Amino acid sequence: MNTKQELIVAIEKGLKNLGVENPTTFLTYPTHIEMGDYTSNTAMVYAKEFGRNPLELALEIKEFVVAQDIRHIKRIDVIKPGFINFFFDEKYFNSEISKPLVSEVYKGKKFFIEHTQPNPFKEFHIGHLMNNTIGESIKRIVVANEGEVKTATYHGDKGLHVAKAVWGIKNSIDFQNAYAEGHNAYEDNEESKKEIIEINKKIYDSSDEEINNIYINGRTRSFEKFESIYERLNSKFDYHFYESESGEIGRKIVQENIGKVFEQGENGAIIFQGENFGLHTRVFLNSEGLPTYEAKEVGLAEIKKEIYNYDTSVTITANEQDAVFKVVECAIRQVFPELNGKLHHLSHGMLKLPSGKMSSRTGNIISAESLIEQVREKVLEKISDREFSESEKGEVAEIVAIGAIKYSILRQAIGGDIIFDFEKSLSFEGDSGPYLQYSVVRAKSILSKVTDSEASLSDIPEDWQTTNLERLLERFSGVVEKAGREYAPHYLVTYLTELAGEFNSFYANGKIIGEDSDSKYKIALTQVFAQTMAKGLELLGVKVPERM
RNA sequence: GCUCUCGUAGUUCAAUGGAUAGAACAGAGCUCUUCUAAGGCUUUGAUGUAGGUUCGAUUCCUGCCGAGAGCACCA
Repeated sequence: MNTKQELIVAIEKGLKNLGVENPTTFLTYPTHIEMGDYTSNTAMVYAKEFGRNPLELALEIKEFVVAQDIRHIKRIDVIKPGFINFFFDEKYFNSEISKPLVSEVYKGKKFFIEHTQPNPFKEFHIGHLMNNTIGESIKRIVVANEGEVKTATYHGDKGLHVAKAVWGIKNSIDFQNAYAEGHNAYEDNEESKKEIIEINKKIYDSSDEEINNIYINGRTRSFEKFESIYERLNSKFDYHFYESESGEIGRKIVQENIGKVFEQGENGAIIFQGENFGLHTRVFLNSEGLPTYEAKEVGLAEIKKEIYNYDTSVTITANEQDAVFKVVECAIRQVFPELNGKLHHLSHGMLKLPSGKMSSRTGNIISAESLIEQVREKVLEKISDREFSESEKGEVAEIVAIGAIKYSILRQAIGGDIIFDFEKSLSFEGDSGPYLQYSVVRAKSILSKVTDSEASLSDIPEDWQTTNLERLLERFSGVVEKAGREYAPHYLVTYLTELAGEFNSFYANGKIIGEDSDSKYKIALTQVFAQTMAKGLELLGVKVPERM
């Protein structure tokens, strides 16, 4: 047990002495770092139950804790309404920050995390980039919390959208625009619509050689492209699932459950009546008997549970699918009661352009690659006067550009929309990916100049006063734990930004390498900072260049 | 029309029901003959509105105003 845990036990024991039957308390960080290292509001929580003055109660708890004589506690303050603030000594921080990341929130738990889900024949656009960035980071954070994770991405390799694109290619429209043109033709022209529906059937039953060829070639081309993007984004998947598989399985399951879970709807469609569960009705098999997106999800649920005995399946999508997912998950729970409580849908906001909504149907979309290129150009411009080789410039630009983009996605809570403005959203200053990367680069630059590599945290000077840098470093494990528990990478981003700021102040405040008696310890702190920041960035899926 | 989400500085975002609502950008002013100035230091500026619950509300509940998404054979 460390000091923090001993302290919680002591407070609860104190409350018990005062007559609370099952006391629970917890320590949080005060609003301002000067107020203390940890704070407890427990006196205010229990004051009412006792009919007591919270301030008096806080003082009594303080007395009790003081009597326990817990090591490393330096001072305890009782403040205004009834806060109890604890200050820990230098040795506490010295020992805590040297410990590796410890969080066992998900120890022994198996996770399936599904994200990105780009569709072949359609652009891998900035919405997929956003989804991938969030999914990859959540995966890394869950792993850091000792969860066992398998990742998957799921592709709509068959369906009307594919038929639209194949129709376009068949009519000599280039690959990039085939989907948009096919979609417009479907909407505007009855003749084309019939052709597309016909193509859709032929793709399903592989009965037409020309269409098969267009389909196979386009599919391969798309997937090769996706792989190269995952490589750039430093994202890997354990499984790739396809709607062509899930669709068949889903169709069978839905048919087997007609009358039990699903019912006949209009025109021979098979539906799930969500109204019985406070939701709305959705079609699972259309009047042609083909599985819709909904039935495919049912099939996917079957595939996933057979392939990996998970405790939690997290599916990450944009929030425009919230209502659909509620219905689909409800239907899945009826079919597979054993999945009850295991399905978790996590949705993020939409990436929007200042000019308006992005739409792949009108062709008004920005591909992930073109965004990366544009940012990369800006970085190259910025480092043009650096004395780096051309290849190093290229590497730095790639790492910094992707770091900047990922940061701008992960910096805010995942539910909200992101208005994407090239000029404003992707700054390299202040709250930004490069700000974090730069702090590590500077720290590493210092460490590379240290000739005496013997510096260690045990070199702490007798008269050392705990710095805010140490206080923040001590919080790292707790932040990773919180980010994991809530699937919320932005807690980590906020923390790392604060940490980088603290290091930058530390850096500007006086020489780190020098003859002073505290130089060795400052070097050791720089080392711990560099490791912690690098680890934190790794959990965001952000790389750090050697120089920048 | 129904359902869901969201309204915080000029702008983009933070804040397990707690203390003086934090940053960044933009604006004003400093700071490189010290380890990378993509940095540091000052400074101006915000909870849509009306109620309710609470010792305490940006946070929970209700009305209103405003924005967005979804609502049967797309995914």
